[in-house]
Amino acid sequence: MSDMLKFPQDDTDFNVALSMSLVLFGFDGSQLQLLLTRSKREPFKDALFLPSRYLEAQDELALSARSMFHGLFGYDDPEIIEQLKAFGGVFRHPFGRVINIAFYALVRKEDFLAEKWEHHGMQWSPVDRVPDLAFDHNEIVKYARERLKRRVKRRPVGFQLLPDEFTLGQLQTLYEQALGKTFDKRNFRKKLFKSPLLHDLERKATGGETGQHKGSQLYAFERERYQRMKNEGYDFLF
Amino acid sequence: MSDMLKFPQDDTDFNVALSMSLVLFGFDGSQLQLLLTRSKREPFKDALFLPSRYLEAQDELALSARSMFHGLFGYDDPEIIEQLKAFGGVFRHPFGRVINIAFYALVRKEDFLAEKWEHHGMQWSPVDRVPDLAFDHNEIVKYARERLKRRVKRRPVGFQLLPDEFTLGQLQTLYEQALGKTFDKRNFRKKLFKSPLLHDLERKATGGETGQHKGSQLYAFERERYQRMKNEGYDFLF
DNA sequence: CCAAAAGTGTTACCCGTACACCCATGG
DNA sequence: CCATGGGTGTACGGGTAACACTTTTGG
Repeated sequence: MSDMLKFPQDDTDFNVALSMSLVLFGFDGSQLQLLLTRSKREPFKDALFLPSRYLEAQDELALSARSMFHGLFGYDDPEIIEQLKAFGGVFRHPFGRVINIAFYALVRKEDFLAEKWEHHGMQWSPVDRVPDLAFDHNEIVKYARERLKRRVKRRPVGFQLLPDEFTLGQLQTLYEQALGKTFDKRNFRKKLFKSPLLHDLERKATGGETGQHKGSQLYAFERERYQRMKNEGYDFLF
Repeated sequence: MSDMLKFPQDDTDFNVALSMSLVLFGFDGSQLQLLLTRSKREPFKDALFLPSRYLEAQDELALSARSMFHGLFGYDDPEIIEQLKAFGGVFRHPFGRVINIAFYALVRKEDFLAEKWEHHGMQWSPVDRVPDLAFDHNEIVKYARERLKRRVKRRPVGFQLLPDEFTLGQLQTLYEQALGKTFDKRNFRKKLFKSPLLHDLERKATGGETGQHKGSQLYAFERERYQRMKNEGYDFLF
């Protein structure tokens, strides 16, 4: 019971290191993907793992995540990044305990600053074929995929994962990948047209560019409208 | 970009302290409540806050939460306690950075070891009248209430919050408190009887003991049945 | 005796689901 | 010309939501 009252008494109580990892989901039109990087040092030399950083004691958690995100994508936004939870207890550094706080974000693959990062071993990997990762990062990825499933049901995640113009086929594939099941085309469309968030661009893609045959209708998300509606209490539900 | 690769270089990088807080929800038959304790020292002397502890570097996060829980309730169970997330950046101790990792659990108020703890300033407080708390604990409580809302929809939380025998009125009040809305009595009952988890004890409470007038039917949850069904993929949905 | 909560069924509507065929085009 | 994905409507069933009155008993 006295431990309820225990406070750090001196600086020997400040002996834990913090790290932060980003789980970044992207979508290439047919597959959900995950950004991974390659470790250059022991104890996991050459293993893949999530983009990660050790934090200084003064680093704000969310700000550190945003700044790392900015480095990778060239922009950032407080709404994009969300904390998952703290992971502890698996990897211990020779100098002591490390707590990893994981964040997640949904991004557009094409925003990734590939030229800048690819030669550092950064690469996209399909989420259903994620290899063994260093540390406990497979566990983090698993947790993040569950979170994504829940978010897909309650937020229009297409906003974040798809380019400005997209087809309903791509949108459906995205939902199928994220939730791990397939949907009936007609029902899927009906469902999404119930919410007034899809703007018909009244233009068709020529088939070739999206790998289709018959060119398909292009849509955009009504970003501002969604923001306004959200402020008025609108609740997206897939 | 080099910060992507930064590892702790020596023990001066291990300079963060960890703390852990529990958000414990209970229910007294008519109100959702929260367990709070009173700070005995600066910088928040006499303020209320969540039961909390500083962690040693070697403490496992989940095990520490369980052990504190055990101290308060005399039992514990890995399934009860769930991590919320890490909260950082608000309170900084004179000696350095403190990261607080919050956990939450749903408990039966009557299991609380009141005799042991009440004279330490521990007390239940109705969730809709939580006072200003020390540190960033109001933020943690807010986050925990959102989590509870989601859990109520997907898990039979009555299991954890109600005593072995309870009435449908109590159960409904619990759902109304947790979700912040009211329900039609008949629809509520239909909905809950769809799942086979309520066992009719074929006994009525005498009105007086539960503060009612007309005595009402007593029910129990089918614990084992729920466990079995869950293993077979059953998904509770309110 | 009255205030307070218990208990009980029916109806209307909405939403989710199942289901099959023709069309346009790239190769 | 054919393989591939695009595009379209209907019917059924289940679930949710709205709704009002009688019963019991504590005080």
